[in-house]
Amino acid sequence: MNIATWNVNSLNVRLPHVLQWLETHQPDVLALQEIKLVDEKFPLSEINAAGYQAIFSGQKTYNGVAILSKIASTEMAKGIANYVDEQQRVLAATINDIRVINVYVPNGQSVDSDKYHYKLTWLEHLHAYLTEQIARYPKLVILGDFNIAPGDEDVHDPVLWEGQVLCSEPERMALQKLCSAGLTDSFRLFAQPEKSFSWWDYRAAGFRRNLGLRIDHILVTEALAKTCKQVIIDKVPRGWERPSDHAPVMAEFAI
DNA sequence: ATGGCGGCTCGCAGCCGA
Repeated sequence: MNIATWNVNSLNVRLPHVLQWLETHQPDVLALQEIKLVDEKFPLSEINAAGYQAIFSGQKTYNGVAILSKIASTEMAKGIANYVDEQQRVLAATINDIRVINVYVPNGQSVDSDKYHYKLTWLEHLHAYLTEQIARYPKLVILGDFNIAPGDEDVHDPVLWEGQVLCSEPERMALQKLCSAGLTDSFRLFAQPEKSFSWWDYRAAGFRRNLGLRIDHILVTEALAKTCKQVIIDKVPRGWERPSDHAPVMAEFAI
């Protein structure tokens, strides 16, 4: 079973890329972030024609998340339980006996911003939700754009980024706290190439020069980690015409 | 690397992303 995540930065613009990637890789589950469209405009017929079911929680202009899957999902839940947030950033469902939680964590903008405070508060509520979900669903994967580089090895220039948003200590602590609820960063279960990133700035030829960050993650519970076979970042779509600034990340499980 | 790119909008400039 293959489970993947991709911040597409507008599903309107990236639909051809998504369809191409589905056809090539045939993941069982693909979690999308930043679809940037309302539910009425979700391209369901195109997704269905590609052989996938879809659930989605859309929003105009910003945010928006979706889960595509080969088999139908059940127990859909939007948002973080017990936390009112008008921004559509979280979508959960059960697929093939696995709880899948798709997240688009707030960016935070800069460490002195109100948006940074919102990000840290949001992560606290996510932690509470996650703790409850893990207790209910031992086989759980939470994946998406976390907007946090876990360590210096996930940053092209750790000195330049030290203390900056996406790399700051409070953000990294918040991610560690999520993991302490019983999760592992599946990417690091395996030997990986040095300077593995999942996002590159559109500016300054960031991708060509590999000036990136690894901020898109697939976190798994112990029950799933035991069955994880490999995790890869597919840089290929980042090199396509008019790409998303993020690359897909995919984990393979022996189930 | 201190600028830029790219997506969005009752757009033609400004916000946001990371």
